[in-house]
Amino acid sequence: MGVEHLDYLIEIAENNGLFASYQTTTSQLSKKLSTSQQTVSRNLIEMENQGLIERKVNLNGIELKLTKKSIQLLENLNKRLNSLFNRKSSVLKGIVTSGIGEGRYYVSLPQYQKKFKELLGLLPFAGTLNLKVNLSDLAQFIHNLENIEIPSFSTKERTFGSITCYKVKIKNIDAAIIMPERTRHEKDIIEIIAPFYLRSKLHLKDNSEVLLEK
Amino acid sequence: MGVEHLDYLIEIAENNGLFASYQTTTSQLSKKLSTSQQTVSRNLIEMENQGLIERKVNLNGIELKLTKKSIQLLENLNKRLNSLFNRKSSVLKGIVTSGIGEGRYYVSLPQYQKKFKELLGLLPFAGTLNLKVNLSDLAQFIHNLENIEIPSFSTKERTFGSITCYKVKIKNIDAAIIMPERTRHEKDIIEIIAPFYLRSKLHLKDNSEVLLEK
DNA sequence: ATTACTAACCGGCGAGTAA
DNA sequence: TTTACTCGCCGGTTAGTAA
Repeated sequence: MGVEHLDYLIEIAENNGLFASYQTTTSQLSKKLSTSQQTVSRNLIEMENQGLIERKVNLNGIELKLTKKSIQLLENLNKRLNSLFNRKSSVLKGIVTSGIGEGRYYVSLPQYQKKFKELLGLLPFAGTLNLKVNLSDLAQFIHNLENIEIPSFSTKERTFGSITCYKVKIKNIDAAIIMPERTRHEKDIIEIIAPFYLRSKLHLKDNSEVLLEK
Repeated sequence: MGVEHLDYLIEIAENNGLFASYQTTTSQLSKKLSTSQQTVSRNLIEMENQGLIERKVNLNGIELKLTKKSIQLLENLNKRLNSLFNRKSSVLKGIVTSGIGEGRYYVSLPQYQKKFKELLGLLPFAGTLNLKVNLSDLAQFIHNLENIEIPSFSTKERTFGSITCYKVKIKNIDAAIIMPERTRHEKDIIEIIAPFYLRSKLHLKDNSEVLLEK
């Protein structure tokens, strides 16, 4: 699973490429790897026994070379990391649901409507579109999006909680994900505001699939 | 240097993306990571203290999330691995030298000339071009090249050693790197054969730079 | 100079268990 | 069920040193 002796393998690989051999000494390596000469010696023998390296002792020290096995290990690790970092994150898929979100309430209040217009540049339709999304895709999607905060504010009568918004586009319509403060805990249903009643404008029904874009 | 607790970080990342949090239990993790529940618990606390993860214990287990620090660590590792695997290897730079290579001798023998024609499809000029190259670039360059072997053979008078060849192109001229068996040990001067006297054909002098292509 | 063995030590691992 | 503490044990690390 976890690549054993990874630091050794990378040290060898970075010093002479994946395929050439690396003339060094155990004490040189021990400094680079912050350990003792003896530990390096023992670990290299162990790695050789595991088929991770070829190891030739000579007068000047040791000649080390990665084996196919260890190159493969590094390659697999590289692929796994790549797939973590290269996930498509410019699009988020959502499924239309009719759960009653709290956003619907907020968006109906004139005080917030004004704020939405001011900060997002859109006067929202008095209702939200609820989308069920994959939580981890959501986190990835909004990770690089600008975080537009509508701060909490108070009138004589009551206090209005803050809302976090992210500008998105749905079929080229400017819209926004809104997340009321008190529902900040991660949940897999998000609410979208837009200048139109999206359900009719985009002919959406429950379980329709929608793509949010940045 | 070496990323600590890498297997833990990857496990978390692969389960819920880099940015979302991961609801799990220490015993679930211990199975996946082939260790004990106690060790997982201890390591997670340690990782939290090192600022590698955020960790929230709840009734159902633990909620884990990578921090910026650990995402950065993974990203750095990914970049280092990428630069190992993405090295340009379709071109090899060589510097013309006039060291007397052994290939010059072999290539002058009619027995080898016949073999070169047969196996490489080129009747070589009776001399070689010596190039100084970077050893690790060389290893990378020939790694994926077909390894054409001229076996050793004997006549009544003597024995001829084997030669390993790699087909290459220099300015679109078909050529080959030749490596006599007895000089198989890695050295940073290689010998090139081609149907022409390359020095004059390409106007090369000592220290001229030459690009070998696949 | 090297590598690498031996032996003492020290720290991580996990069984048991509390909360 | 959880998490995570204590503690005994085992194994990796390193000092000393041989080759």
